[in-house]
Formats: sequence, C-alpha cells, structure tokens
Amino acid sequence: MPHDHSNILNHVKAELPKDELLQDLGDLFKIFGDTTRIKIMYALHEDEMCVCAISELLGMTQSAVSHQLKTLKTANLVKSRRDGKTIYYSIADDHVRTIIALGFEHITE
Amino acid sequence: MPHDHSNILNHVKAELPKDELLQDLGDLFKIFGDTTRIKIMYALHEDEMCVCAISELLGMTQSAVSHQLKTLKTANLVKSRRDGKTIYYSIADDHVRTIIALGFEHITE
DNA sequence: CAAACATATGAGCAATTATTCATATGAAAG
DNA sequence: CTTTCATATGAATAATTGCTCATATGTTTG
Repeated sequence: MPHDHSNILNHVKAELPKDELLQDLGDLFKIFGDTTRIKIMYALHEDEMCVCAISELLGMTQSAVSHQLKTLKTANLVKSRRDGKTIYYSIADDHVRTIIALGFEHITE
Repeated sequence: MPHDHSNILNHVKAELPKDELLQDLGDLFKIFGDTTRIKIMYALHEDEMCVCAISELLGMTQSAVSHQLKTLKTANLVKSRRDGKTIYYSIADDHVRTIIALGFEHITE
C-alpha cells in the first residue's frame, strides 16, 4: 500500500495561491530568464539608454533589441520616453533592481 | 550621421559584469520561469515533501516531477534527504523564498 | 532472494521562443 | 515632400525545453 499524504496535502493546498497567480509568477521570471534581457536590464540599471546605444553595447541587431524591449515593456519591467526621433528606455521600478541583485547574490556565493 | 553614444557606452561597459556571469544569472531565472517549478518551490515554502506527495499535489506524473526536482537541485534551489525509500525535498536557502516573494509583489500591485 | 514501493533517468515528441530578414511607422532636416 | 535617422513589427527559422513512456536504480519487507 502506497503511503498517505493527506495531512501535508490538505495543509499545503490551503496555502498555495491560485493557479493563475502562479502562472503569472512563472511568466514574470521567464522574462528574466534570458541573457539578452538580463543584459538590457543591467545596462539600464543606472541610467536610461536609447535603443541604438543598447544594440551597440550588446553587439546585436536593432531589431532583436527592439523585440526584447517590447517584451520587457509589456511586463512592466522597463518604461520608455520619446525625445525627437530617439526613444529612451529605463527600468520601470525598483523590484527589477532588487530581483536581479538577489539573483546575483545567489549565484555568487 | 547616426548619433554618438561613446560616453554612455564607456560608462556602462565598465559597470557591466562579465558575460559568463550574466549568462548564469539568466540561467538561474530561467529555472524560476516555469509554472511547475514555481508550484514546487511554493509547496516546499514551509515544509519538506516527498516526491509522490508533490506529484499528487500538482496532479502530475512522478516522472515529470522528478525531472523538475533534478533541475531545481542542480541549481541549488532545493535540497533532499533520504528516509528509507522516500526522499524528502525542501528549499535550499532563503534566496529562493525572497525571490519568489519579490516576484509576487511585482505582479500583485 | 523475490516482490512491492519510491524515485531517477534516457530518448523522443510537441510546443515555446530568440533571432534574422524584410519592411513599416514616425520624426526631423534639407 | 523627399530623404535620412530611429525604432517597431510580422513572418520564418533554428534551438531550447517540458512532458510522456519505458525502464533502471535503490530500499524495505516477507
């Protein structure tokens, strides 16, 4: 007879947030889970930058960077402002900085 | 003539961690970027659990759960101990809890 | 030692996704 | 109003990855 877990299961089930929320949480971290996007966020850590500066920094196509910036913006991780022809991107809020900093701590110990 | 970014670029380049580290950081978050793994980590939030309890909780194959637990363990996000036939998994360190909590904050505001 | 239980693992398939390429939009300059 | 610069976007491709299925490993019990 396989062993029983009803005690633990009932307890954990009560604590576990709704599926939809956990899905959103996964989707959020999925966005952090790409080197290009991490580099972009790290680059914007201190100051705003325009798209072509970012592509130059990363040695990547303007198109590729634009695609990723859109992903980041949709997730409210970066924001943008227009100044004439150029568009400047910057970090949307401090959660982004803190999450990255924590991740950094984890891998560098 | 395209506009120049040498000032910003020099500054940011100096601040940016090495590629390898940023890659590792992305790889770490990639692991948080899956609903199943998020659920597992959340379930282990308070207490340890054995593999079959986790699969029962998530309504997933033991095999699928085992595969994900391996991923989590390789990344030092969970640890395990054996007690007879069963193996209990638990959260490896507090970074995991904090990172999830921060992600939660970000999406629920 | 054989049977039952708990977990791990390898190969394969299906789905997701990051980049590229071509092109579109939008703004300033001449 | 045409050209140039800056950015955005859609479609297609290549690579990654989560799950399934079959099977292996490890542990206890009879």
